[in-house]
Amino acid sequence: MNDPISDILQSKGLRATPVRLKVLEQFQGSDNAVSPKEIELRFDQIDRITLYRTLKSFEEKGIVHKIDDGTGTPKYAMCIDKCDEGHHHDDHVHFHCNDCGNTFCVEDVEVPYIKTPPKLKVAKTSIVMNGTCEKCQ
Amino acid sequence: MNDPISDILQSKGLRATPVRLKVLEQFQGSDNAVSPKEIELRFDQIDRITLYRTLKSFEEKGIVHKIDDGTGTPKYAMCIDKCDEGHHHDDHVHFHCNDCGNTFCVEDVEVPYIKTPPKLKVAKTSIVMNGTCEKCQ
DNA sequence: ATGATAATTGCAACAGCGTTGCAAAGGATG
DNA sequence: CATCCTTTGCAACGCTGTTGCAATTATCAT
Repeated sequence: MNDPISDILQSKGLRATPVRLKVLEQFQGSDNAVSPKEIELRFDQIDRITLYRTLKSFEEKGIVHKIDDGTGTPKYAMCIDKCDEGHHHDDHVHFHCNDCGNTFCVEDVEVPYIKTPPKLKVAKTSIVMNGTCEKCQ
Repeated sequence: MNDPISDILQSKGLRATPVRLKVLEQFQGSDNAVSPKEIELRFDQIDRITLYRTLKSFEEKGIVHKIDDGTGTPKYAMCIDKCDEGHHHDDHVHFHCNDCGNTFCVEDVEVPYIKTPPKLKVAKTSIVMNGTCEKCQ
């Protein structure tokens, strides 16, 4: 009944506090995955610890998902559709541009079925591509 | 002309020092990818900094490659065949077992061609699978 | 509204990983 | 043997992420 962003939080059982609203808002405003550090710098009066906790609870509640793009710096992006508490549907491909350093989800690429040795029980497959993004060509 | 392990080092232009021999030896002895921490604990009298530098130079010379298995802890494994200075052929699939925590290379799985939006120039594709390994079933 | 309850925040302090500078030790080479 | 360059080990630092704790704030029932 308030704004849509508050509603997202409340529907996940999280209180709509200023920090959370701000962080969530900037997730919606960007289509890149962002690192905790980037968020911290974007608002320069946010508490580092609170931010980490915010991201953690967002992840647990299925609001954002964590992306490991191979740079060593974890990034977060909003979950698109059916992410749920404790269950992420982030089986899409992630792309990391070596030029601009941005990382984003490639929605329109289908994750292929990969035939694996029958001895391995595969629960999840993560695919990260590196290269040059559209803007940097 | 000495032992094969020394030869590997010398052929890459690295001196065969005790630390390097020990580290390289244990890479050959295991088919798992190992973290710096694990190596450090395995020999309990190795200097942390020296180990990091050793791994770095091994990686630069194409002796080992770094694996990011999504756990946040980097791991290293020996390069199999055609790795070269500054050029890693590590386009195989990596598997991380959620039970035993081991990570290893799945040699016999072919990395599929994945059709991507033409706007993206893909240079490298990393695939990490999670699940249960043979031993842990 | 008001007060009780529980969640959230912010600070201090800490732990772990990885890096750099620098001096000492060790091999290679002439 | 003397020199030079590589490698090592120590000290110190920076960054990321965590925990404990007290203060604050939102929620909910009354």
